[in-house]
Amino acid sequence: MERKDDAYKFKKVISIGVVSELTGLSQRQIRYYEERKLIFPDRSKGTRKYSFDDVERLMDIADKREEGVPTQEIRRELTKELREKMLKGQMNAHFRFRG
Amino acid sequence: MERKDDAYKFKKVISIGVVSELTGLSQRQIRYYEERKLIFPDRSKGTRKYSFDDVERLMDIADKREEGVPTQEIRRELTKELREKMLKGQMNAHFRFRG
DNA sequence: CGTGTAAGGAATTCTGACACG
DNA sequence: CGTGTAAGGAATTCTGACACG
Repeated sequence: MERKDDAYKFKKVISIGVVSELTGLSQRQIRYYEERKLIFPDRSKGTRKYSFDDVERLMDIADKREEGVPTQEIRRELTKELREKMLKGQMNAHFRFRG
Repeated sequence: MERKDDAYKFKKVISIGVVSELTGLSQRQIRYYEERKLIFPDRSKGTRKYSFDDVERLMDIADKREEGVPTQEIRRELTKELREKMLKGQMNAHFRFRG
């Protein structure tokens, strides 16, 4: 039952240094996007932990920023996208925790 | 054929501390199994980075060790399993071409 | 053989602030 | 607003070794 934990995508296990390498963003930027509520890492002790889903999200954010879209606008867009995904029933993965 | 890089499973991004939490193994054990060639993390600078696949492999190793299987024997078993997986992969490819 | 631990150092991450704008 | 940087501290990781066995 819990052997099928293919939810690697949503497990928060990546440190900010690796996320920075993966996304090409500076740690400063990554922390700032958190401050602006664009992304929500977990905390283990003091250090932030991100998922692959977070990494993808940050890449989307990076694209939008390059287009000059301000963070607040990006936040709205991401919220909207999330809403659409939920309607399409693709949010299952987010909450799919067998046990 | 689209090289869908949803290969989160094989990306080496997890630090030893997180692997330790995920597997229940001590960092000492994890490093030792590397020394015994049971697992092969990447290195970014000095620090080890593991994949989710590595984490699963370590859980298998932990099970075997609890059964009293020595590391050298586990290494043989894992090598055998890998060989079988490769064969299975080739068969899949074979059938895909025909059907 | 497999694993714990103390030791000292190196690399990582954190926060709050100053800067530019 | 968004991002760079220097600063000092805290948490993480690394290696080689001693211990038990």
